[in-house]
Amino acid sequence: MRNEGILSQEMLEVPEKPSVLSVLASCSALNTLDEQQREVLCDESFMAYAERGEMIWLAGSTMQFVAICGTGFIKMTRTTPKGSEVAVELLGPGQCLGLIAAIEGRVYPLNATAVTNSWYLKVPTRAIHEVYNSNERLRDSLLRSLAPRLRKAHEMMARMSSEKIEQRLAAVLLILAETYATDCDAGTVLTVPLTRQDLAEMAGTTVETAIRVMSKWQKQQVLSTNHQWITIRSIPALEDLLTA
Amino acid sequence: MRNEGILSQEMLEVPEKPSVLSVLASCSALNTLDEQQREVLCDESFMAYAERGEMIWLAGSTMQFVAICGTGFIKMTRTTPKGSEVAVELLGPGQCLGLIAAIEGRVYPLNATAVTNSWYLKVPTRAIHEVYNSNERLRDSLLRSLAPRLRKAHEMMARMSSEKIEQRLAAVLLILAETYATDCDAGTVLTVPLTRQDLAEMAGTTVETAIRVMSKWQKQQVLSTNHQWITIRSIPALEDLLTA
DNA sequence: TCCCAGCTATGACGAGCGTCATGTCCTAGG
DNA sequence: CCTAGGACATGACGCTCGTCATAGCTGGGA
Repeated sequence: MRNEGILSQEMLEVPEKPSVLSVLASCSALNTLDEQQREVLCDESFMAYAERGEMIWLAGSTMQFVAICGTGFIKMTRTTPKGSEVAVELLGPGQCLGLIAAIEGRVYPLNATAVTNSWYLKVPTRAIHEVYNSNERLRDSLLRSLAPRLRKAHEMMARMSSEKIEQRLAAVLLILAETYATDCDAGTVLTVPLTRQDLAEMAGTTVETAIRVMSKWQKQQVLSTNHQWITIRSIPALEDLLTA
Repeated sequence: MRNEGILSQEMLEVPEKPSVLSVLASCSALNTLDEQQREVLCDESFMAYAERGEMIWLAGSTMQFVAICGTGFIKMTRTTPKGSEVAVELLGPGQCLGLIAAIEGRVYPLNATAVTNSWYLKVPTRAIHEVYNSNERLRDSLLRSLAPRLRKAHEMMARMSSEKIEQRLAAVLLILAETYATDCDAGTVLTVPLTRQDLAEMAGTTVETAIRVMSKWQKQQVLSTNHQWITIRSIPALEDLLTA
């Protein structure tokens, strides 16, 4: 199938390396920086590359750098005492990683893994500190970028702890669709390629169960998949599954 | 049993009404306020009282007031699509509720219910805005009070979605013990009285299962309970249960 | 005084889902 | 061209835990 080839390729090829400045500008948490401050950060920062599956950050390591996602997607996971990984956040272009921990001077509590081939910007923690201490408005924008994350975390907590995995998976897909999707004639297609393993981690279940549920939904025409590319054929149908 | 009577009484009696100023001073998120700002808030705020089980805040209502816990404990819950309540946070004296939503001008997404008879301070949203806009350091302290909440939420998310309920309950008790406990000769006693229902909501399970697990642990001498008062006899034993 | 309401407790049953095992398809690499 | 590995798929089995039903206990109010 031709379409399949294109999509697979898209995932495997190395995306074009973005410029340091463009990544800085795309970061909403830093949108209150003025020209001069941006230059300061620009001079000390550099782009880094990670292949799909590559670990970018290890939980517990000291924050030498803050990372800002340039292209691609990065998942943040926690390792449970028993060894399985649970994804708590998915970052796309313009979102940053470890900023709060850096400001607080704490170690970062999550693992970061590239979900797709990704370029990301590494900004030294020291440079962040300088800017943070000299920019009052930055605190305001940081606060506003943190609040929705807390809300989403609370929402997911509630879902994870009470609902059956079919509901959880539906919730995960809908949340992903909100942020990372474009419409096409066949429905809503997620712009981030996710394996069943990725989905399982986000819904807090096993690969097998994730596969079973996804297969069932494909038979029911709720969605269709093409390897890691997921097209939701009917958003309302998925929403119905939330309360079923 | 005499001890039992004292503890039950303690829970039922109306706690002494604290002063507005003392509650403001106890709030760590507002610890950067200067004398004058505190007075502004003081003049416009007033104490309110809630009995055990009383709803203080309904999810989705507009933020006329921000609440600061004075005495007692308040649980923040989300209602799932199917109607069950899931507790996402437990607030004690000095912690505040709705501050971020108020600053952002959003509706508050959680229900707030008094777990014990509680006095809390109601601060008008408008007054909060004034102070927020005129105090740069407040943003910093708010940021620092928000960050640990996000971390805890991520931790709970990971636990809720991956672990068996026995582990979840152990985790809940240990987290509670970190924040709301004092040592006594019999072990570590939680300073907040919680019903099995409360525990179940926090662990994302049912009352019956919570009761079963708690009973089992009492038989195993891991902890002992006296109505809603829980004494952890062996913290290490509980910690072992986390990884079991 | 009696009854009711709320919390705790315990048993039976069955569905959901985690675990293990096996198999297919596709791509990469030698 | 053949093989190895990773993603997807499907079946069997058994434990966990949610659901329903029942009951004892205590404190408060009529």
